[in-house]
Amino acid sequence: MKNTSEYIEKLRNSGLRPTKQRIKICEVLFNRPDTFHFSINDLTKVIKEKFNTDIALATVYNTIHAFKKKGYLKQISINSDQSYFDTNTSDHHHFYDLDKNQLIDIHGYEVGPIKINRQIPEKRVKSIEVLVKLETKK
Amino acid sequence: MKNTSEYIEKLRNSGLRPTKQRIKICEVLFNRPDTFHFSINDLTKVIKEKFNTDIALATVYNTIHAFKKKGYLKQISINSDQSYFDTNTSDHHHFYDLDKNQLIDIHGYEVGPIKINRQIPEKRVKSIEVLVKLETKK
DNA sequence: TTCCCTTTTTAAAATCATTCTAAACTATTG
DNA sequence: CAATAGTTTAGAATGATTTTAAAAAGGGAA
Repeated sequence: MKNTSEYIEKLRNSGLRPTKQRIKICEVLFNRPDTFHFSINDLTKVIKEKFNTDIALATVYNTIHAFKKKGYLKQISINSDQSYFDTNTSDHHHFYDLDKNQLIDIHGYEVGPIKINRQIPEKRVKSIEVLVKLETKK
Repeated sequence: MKNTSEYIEKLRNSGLRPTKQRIKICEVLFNRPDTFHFSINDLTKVIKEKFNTDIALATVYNTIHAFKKKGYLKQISINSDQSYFDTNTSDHHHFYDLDKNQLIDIHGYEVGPIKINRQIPEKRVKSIEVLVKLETKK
């Protein structure tokens, strides 16, 4: 169980005012043992359940975008219906369970080196992301 | 320059009636030397320019979904603002140019074998997709 | 503490991609 | 050619996300 003051400091250090709303969102996002894959919708629901208060949707969007810009969240592209975010901001990859519609992190060390035998002039590789789609064995 | 009758046959063979609209969409999508990465928006614009006629947006959506279901198109996930599609339906990967916002195909043979050292019980790998994000060298 | 300025939150409206609907139209088959 | 099943269409509906403008809250200075 993490301490609220930790989030207050984190926010202050990023130049974000530690408002009640942002602290609550931090508690939902970062006070957990494993990583959290979520849509804004998911997050809003969890906030409501956990604190029995509403935070305006616009605030949730603002905060998530601010956190993303600060590097506390990563945005993931699986399908284009909704945006998904990941509290694991390290270099890693994903399994995507097509049946359950669920994401599972694959750590960098679980994947062998990826060799791309092609260069694009003037360009440099910024990141490499692997998405492994899974179906149920029959 | 491909022949219209080729598309008519292709459509018929798939159980899709070869309507004027679908044939036009085929001409835009498949009558080109290289693969085409597009959003519905892009496609609609090209149709308008090429034929000087409008096809109803709903028809474009319907057709693209039908083609996707038949395996003539692949859907790509890069960002979640819009859906993107690819006329290259073979197993392949992508560069994504972050500055130009542009996709480039990476063929399967340009990528070394990808080793995932992790199994998920009851699940089988359906596909592996690599997204290489590029930034400009400075 | 109080004042002031700036940032943030908020509800509601606006926007944008996508899907739905129901009516008009068209390809196909007999 | 007539019947019918599949298609197209405009416009409405939906849903995610962004914008707006006003109210509220944080933080520094006095």
